[in-house]
Amino acid sequence: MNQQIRTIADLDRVIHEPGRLMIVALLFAVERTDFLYLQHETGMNKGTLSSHLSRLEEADYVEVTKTYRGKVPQTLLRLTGVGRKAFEQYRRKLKEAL
Amino acid sequence: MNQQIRTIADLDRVIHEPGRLMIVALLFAVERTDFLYLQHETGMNKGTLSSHLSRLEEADYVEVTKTYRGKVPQTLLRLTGVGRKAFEQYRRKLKEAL
DNA sequence: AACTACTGGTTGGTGTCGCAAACTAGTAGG
DNA sequence: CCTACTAGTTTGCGACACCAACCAGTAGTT
Repeated sequence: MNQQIRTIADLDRVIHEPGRLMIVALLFAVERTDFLYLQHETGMNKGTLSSHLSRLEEADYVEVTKTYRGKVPQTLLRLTGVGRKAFEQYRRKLKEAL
Repeated sequence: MNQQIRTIADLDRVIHEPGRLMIVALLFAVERTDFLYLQHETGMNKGTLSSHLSRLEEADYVEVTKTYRGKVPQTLLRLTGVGRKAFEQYRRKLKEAL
């Protein structure tokens, strides 16, 4: 197996998934935002977004904070250090492979 | 939805799948090869490789030719023009997004 | 009290991926 | 004739992706 192909085979599947790649790319840029912003920017429905965020939280890539904006519930998201590194590595490997 | 995210959302899922991305990247480089070479290079098992190739053939990205090397059956693969263009576009979009 | 709206999570159904095991078809050896 | 091997396909199963629908909690309206 050559190096280019090995790199593709070893890509981080948590990040590679387009839905999550969008989320991580957004959080990489804005540092901290909320559920509705992500839903609007990605165009995903709530269910799909919610499950991707759970997966990212489980992987320790995203920190989820449930709070309130006045009386309205608000879920805040930010990329963890681990998540930031994982994204940078993913991006580096993919560019190298392609 | 900003442009970077829109680009990710619109990625070609047939090519984005790592198993198929490996196949297409290999075929892009070597132009024409056989089943066993792909299996060896990608590390995939026969079943998975076979089903990805069917998917790529169905998408008109890969041309599958069953022939014989002496008395031994051999399946030859090559990227079609459509497949080559799709890979180039995929690569361009991904680089642009990351 | 009943109805509606908002934020976000959960559930059920459908399709896909990845693996291993079973299967097909042709060839060769005992 | 029987067994074994090679090349590749099909099938069964668990995990995951996506969507729509429903649910929970709070608030504002009628």
